[in-house]
This record gives sequence, structure tokens and C-alpha cells, in this order.
Amino acid sequence: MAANSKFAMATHIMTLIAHASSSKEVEKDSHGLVRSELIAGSVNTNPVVVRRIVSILAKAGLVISHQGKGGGLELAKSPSQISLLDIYNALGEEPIFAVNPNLPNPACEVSVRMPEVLDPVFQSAQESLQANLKKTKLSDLLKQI
Amino acid sequence: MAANSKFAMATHIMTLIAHASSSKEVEKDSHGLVRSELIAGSVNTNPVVVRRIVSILAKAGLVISHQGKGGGLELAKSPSQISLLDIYNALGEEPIFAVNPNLPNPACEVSVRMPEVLDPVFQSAQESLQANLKKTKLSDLLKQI
DNA sequence: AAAACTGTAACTAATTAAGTTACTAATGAG
DNA sequence: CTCATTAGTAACTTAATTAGTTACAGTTTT
Repeated sequence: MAANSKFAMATHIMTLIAHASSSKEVEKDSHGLVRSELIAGSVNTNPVVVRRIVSILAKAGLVISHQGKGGGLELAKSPSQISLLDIYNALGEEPIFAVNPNLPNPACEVSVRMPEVLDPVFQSAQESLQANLKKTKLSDLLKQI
Repeated sequence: MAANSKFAMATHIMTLIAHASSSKEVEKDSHGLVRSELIAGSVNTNPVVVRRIVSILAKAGLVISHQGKGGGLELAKSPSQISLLDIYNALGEEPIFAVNPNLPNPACEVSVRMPEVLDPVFQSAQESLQANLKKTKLSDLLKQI
């Protein structure tokens, strides 16, 4: 268990909430709210794993959670106003590339310069990834279900 | 110890080999070859860690290694012909985003469709990252040392 | 007051990355 | 031919991370 599927799960969760809210049956008996246990059944994992991710999404203002009996989750915005970048950023994951954590060797010119040289390269790569994610909205995924 | 800095190290290693080969002193007493121990000193890690990465780079055709006394490493191509994408691809790392490894729930439409819906999104994100890396050549880094 | 939710802390198990030790294989110098 | 020096690699250790799990506290409706 060490393959970062958090983003896949978070996107799945968001899609499910959006999908369930727009379906009639759910609307009737739960005011459009989706329970974490129902989500867990769809993601095929433990409800706590779902709530852990949902908690992050809620703090980022993407979903609204309602506690207590009859509670559950709903989107905070419409699916067309939520991009995959919003979800990615909400998770606050580490950048894709990490610089060498070891101290540079002051006797080596290359070693000393490396962090400064790599930094803009890594940032640019990160930005191109994020720009790509920004292009896809939750509504685009929803259309394909 | 779990922050993937392999790409940073590999790029550092490539830059160092390129830099050392083009300097006069090294040329004289080692025929332009760089020893893994010298690299390890620059990266500030163990020579085996370096050789492990170099071994991968050699199999990908980016460096040529010479065993035995007087041996060492050299680039297989000129720095202007090596992009950071070449280095990234050589490492053969996992894609940035993994799909949910759990089985889909056949009773849930969203769960069943999710892998197919996410796949092109993840692929596109991966490609934009790789396209970005392709733009930077080893020679661009070398100029900044 | 009870039932049905979410929130979260604490623990476990599995995976991975980097570092380390110890060895084998190759090659050049004397 | 032999020795010194280099790379290659297997095997192990340590640390960190992820997902899953259990257990319980907090909230809200009825």
C-alpha cells in the first residue's frame, strides 16, 4: 500500500457527490446529501478513508459537510466551477520533484549551484502539470458517466 | 527517507559528468572519465547510490561506463542532445497519478466508469509534464553552473 | 434521550527510497 | 601474471508514507 491514489479517490468522491445530487431518488430521501458510507461503497474502501479526504476537500471549500442524523455531503459549487486543479491543490500534496535533500558539497561548483539551477526547472514542470489539470472541470467528468 | 529525489540526483549526476568532462584538469589525468566516488562526493551520498542510478542511465544509452582501473563515466551524447525528458524516461518511474487500485463496485455506475474516465485525464497530465521536461536540455543547465 | 451522521486520533500492515556493507567482475599498470 | 582500482549488484537496514482499521467524541434530527 504505497501508490498515491489520493487524487484519484478525491476526484472519484467529488464526481460521485455531483452525480448523486443530480439524481432524483437521492434528492427525495436525503435532501441531496450523500453519506460517506455510500461513497466508501463506491470507492470500495473504508468510510474513514473517505471522511479523511472529504475533510480536506471541505476545508478547501469544495464540499460542505453536514453532521448529525440526516447529514452528509454536498458540493459547495457547481461542477462546472470546479476544476481538477482545485481538487489537486486542495490535497496539498508535495511537488512532483524534490531536490536532493543532502547538503551541497562546498568544494564542488556543480553541487553548490544545483539547487538554484533545478528549482526553476521543477517549478516550470509543476506549473505545466497544474495548467493541464485546470482545463478539466468536474462537469466534464460528469458528462461521461 | 521517502522523498523521491531520484530525478534530481540523476540530473545532478548528468550535469556533473558533462561539466567535469569539459574541464581541463580532469581531461589530463583521467581521459575525461568521472569516477562514481567523485560524483558521490558532489551529491553527498554513497557511491553505491550513484552507481545504481548510473547503471540505469547507462542502460538507457545516456552514459557510457568503463570498468576497471582508470575507468569511470562519460556521456554517451553531447549535452545539447540530452533533454531532461530523456533522463526522466530513463528512470522509468511510475506515472504521477495512480488510479484507485480497489475493484470497482458493479452496483455503482460512477465507480464502474471512473477508471475509463480518469485514464485520459491522467495521461494528458503526464504528457504535459513530459513535454515541459523535453524543452530543457542538459546543455541549458550546464550554462548556469 | 436515542439514532444516525461526521470528525479524528491512534494503531497496523505494506510499500518504497535511500543508505550501507560486502562482495564479484573487469581492466590497466608494473 | 599479479595487484590496485574501478564499476555492478545483491542483500540488508532504516525511515517515511499510504491506506486501512478500530474506537470513540461531537453534532443534529426526531
